[in-house]
Amino acid sequence: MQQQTDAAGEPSPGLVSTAIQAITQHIRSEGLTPGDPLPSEAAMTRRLNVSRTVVREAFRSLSAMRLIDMSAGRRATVAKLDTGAMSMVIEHGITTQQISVHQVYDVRRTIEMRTVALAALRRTDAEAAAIANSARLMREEFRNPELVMEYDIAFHEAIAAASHNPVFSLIVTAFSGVTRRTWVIGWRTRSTDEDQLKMIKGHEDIAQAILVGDPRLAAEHMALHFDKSVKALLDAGIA
Amino acid sequence: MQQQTDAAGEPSPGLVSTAIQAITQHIRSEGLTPGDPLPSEAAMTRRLNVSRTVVREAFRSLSAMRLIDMSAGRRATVAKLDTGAMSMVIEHGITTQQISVHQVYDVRRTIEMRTVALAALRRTDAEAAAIANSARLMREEFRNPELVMEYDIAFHEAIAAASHNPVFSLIVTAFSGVTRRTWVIGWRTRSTDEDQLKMIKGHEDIAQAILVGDPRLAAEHMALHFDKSVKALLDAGIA
DNA sequence: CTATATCAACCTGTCATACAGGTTTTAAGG
DNA sequence: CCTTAAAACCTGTATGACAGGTTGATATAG
Repeated sequence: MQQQTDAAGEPSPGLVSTAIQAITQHIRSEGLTPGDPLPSEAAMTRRLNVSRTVVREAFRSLSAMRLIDMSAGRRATVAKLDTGAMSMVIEHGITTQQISVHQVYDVRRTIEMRTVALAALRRTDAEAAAIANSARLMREEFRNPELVMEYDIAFHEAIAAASHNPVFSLIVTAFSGVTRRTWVIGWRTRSTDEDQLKMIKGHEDIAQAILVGDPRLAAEHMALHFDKSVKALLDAGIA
Repeated sequence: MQQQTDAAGEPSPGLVSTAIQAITQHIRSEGLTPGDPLPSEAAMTRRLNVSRTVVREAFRSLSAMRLIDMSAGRRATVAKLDTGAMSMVIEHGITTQQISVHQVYDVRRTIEMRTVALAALRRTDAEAAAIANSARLMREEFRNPELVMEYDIAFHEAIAAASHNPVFSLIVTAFSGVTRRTWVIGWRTRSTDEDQLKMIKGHEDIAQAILVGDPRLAAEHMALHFDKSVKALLDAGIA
């Protein structure tokens, strides 16, 4: 029955927003790191003096953004960096026609020209192997578009990981959903086996440049790859 | 009392996740665009055959990610592209020590070297004026760090806007929160008026390059600007 | 005394209901 | 036709209830 005292005479952006802030603030002030447990809903209910409904909606919202992990019976914990929210935003932008596939590809090109150069400079041997392996699998399975696509996506994510900057990984991974929806279209424009294998060759060139540690060459191949991909999409009539 | 029939024998990721999917699916299949209204909670409750609690938590989650807009009395509507979720993810990464300020700056540098080049090529006159104006205000208010910072942020966001690719705007804006938390540190390392004005001059150079439409020069100035900013942060001991 | 099994306490997931206070629609009255 | 008041609908929040998962304490068997 008691309403939030609302000490400050603010216009009050709603109790849930306040609760969300309180939780993130708690993470900050307690210096929590991934895996650390958060207060239970009941505890937070008492602390904020609001109903469990409000607290739950706050927790659930943070969970939807993948900032915290929730599961039945256990208390919520601080989550590891995850692309969940970001990819939903991108997807939303695409489906509501606020951004175009072409625009996403421009951003990807910009970012991946950097990740590939960083990967060439900083990759571990294991990372170089993982990248090369994805390219190899693309060739092996090139009769199966579904699989080629997944290995293609894994290829780019592996490069981002080898850049050793998780922010790049985050963004690249967030775009993977869009790729999954348009990839096949580009693949279909490469009608002959030769065309398709040429495209796979492009990936191998990139992997090789990373392996030998040549950032300039790697970036060049990546640029070429994107230019061809964009052209393929344009040919297919994707704006 | 009735539980979800759960037709498929899946491990069921929870009713709320299902509801979230149903709502985004609705947006997609109905081809909704920003401002279009969504079904009411009651309608969705009936359609999904779950309690209002579940539906509400789903709506609230999407609202937290700023994919939809909610306000009392009115039905929820599809939201315009907003950086809300993305910046929360970045902030979360920073506060939980999963990403460093330095890594964010590397991404910013990568992206803004592109946005500034695009801006030089595609800016309208109004956009060029807005960019130049932010730089001018920085100089005018250079005694007031708080304001300089805000104009600095506005400067970079204006450039991103002038790139005419909303995805760039989205990302750049998402980083603004981090900037707000570290900007002052960099400013303090520029102890003399001369140093501070030199930094502002850097912004004016960028604005000028955009005005005359020279993408290469603009990118060069932007690179210089970031190199100095990163150096300033390093000098201040920020990893 | 140790190992194991059981139970109690706590926690999240979902449902039902109630009511306050916005917003839109409808209908009545001028 | 216009104005206004009421009705219908909507979201925001609170409360209580119960199912089922998790964990740690406790009691029991070995």
